[in-house]
Amino acid sequence: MRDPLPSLPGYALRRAANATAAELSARLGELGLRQSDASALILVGANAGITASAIGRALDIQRANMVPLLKRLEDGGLIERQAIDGKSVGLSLTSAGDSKLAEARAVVDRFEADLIARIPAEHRAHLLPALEALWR
Amino acid sequence: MRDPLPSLPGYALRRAANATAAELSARLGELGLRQSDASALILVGANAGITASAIGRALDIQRANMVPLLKRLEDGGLIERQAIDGKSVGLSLTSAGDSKLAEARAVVDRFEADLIARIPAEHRAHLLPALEALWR
DNA sequence: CCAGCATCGCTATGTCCTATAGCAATCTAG
DNA sequence: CTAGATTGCTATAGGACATAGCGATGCTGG
Repeated sequence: MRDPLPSLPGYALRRAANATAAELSARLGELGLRQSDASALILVGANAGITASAIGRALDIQRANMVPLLKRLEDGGLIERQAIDGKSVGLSLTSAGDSKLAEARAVVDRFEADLIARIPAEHRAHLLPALEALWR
Repeated sequence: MRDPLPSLPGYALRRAANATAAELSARLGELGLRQSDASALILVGANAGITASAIGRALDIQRANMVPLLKRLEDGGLIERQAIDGKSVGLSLTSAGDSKLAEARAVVDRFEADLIARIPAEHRAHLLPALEALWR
């Protein structure tokens, strides 16, 4: 069958992203986390007291969509909220969140290492800069 | 704010795919097509008489999800079905589908060219092989 | 000082893409 | 000829994402 699609970088980008995302989701699923959960967790871990809005801006997640995400993390006992003023709420990890973050980081690091390992050596160094040029 | 995420290839892959997919969707939207519609259209155009199942296998779309996709294309007068035997149905482009495919191809080609143009020259040749290693 | 605007967190809703389970009909291989 | 695979389909669910709007609060410039 003729299939002209795989030779298109944009198409390959979609397929590669889907394939790898599915794999990461599966691995994070064993921790009870989604990708967005894990990235939010990482961000809170690196920036105690950060607000929901700030996370949303960093991860390109609408404020509206942060609500159920943070609710999940809070219901899971991973983060807690302290009012900064009457409007903003600072987020920080609970101790459970801290250890969950460590597990998540291990999974992510392993995943990233596996990704890189799959790429032929001569192309490896070029992937990140090329991708960054596409979204930053 | 500390944000360790952008340095991860897997994360950059997701972000780049999202950003570029949104752009392509917008451009194809002006033709009344979705990404999946366009890729199916391309495949039918390159393989007259192909079956829904075969398209699904090539594009990694479940048979169940091909149904509304093909219904859209058929309702739009872009494809038509002829029974191959009592079970399989061959798909081919109508003349309207043919010209719509030409428009879609133009949009896609333009999009791909824009993508590549955004990548620094020294990284360009490495993107496609690196991506292919991640999903094929 | 305070009025107007921006921001915060949130509800409600809709779309798109994908996934699973199951079904009747048909094809195919041993 | 029967058993298993395949085809196209229904129904349903979930995840990711987007928009519109709301009440409340914070900030800032006249």
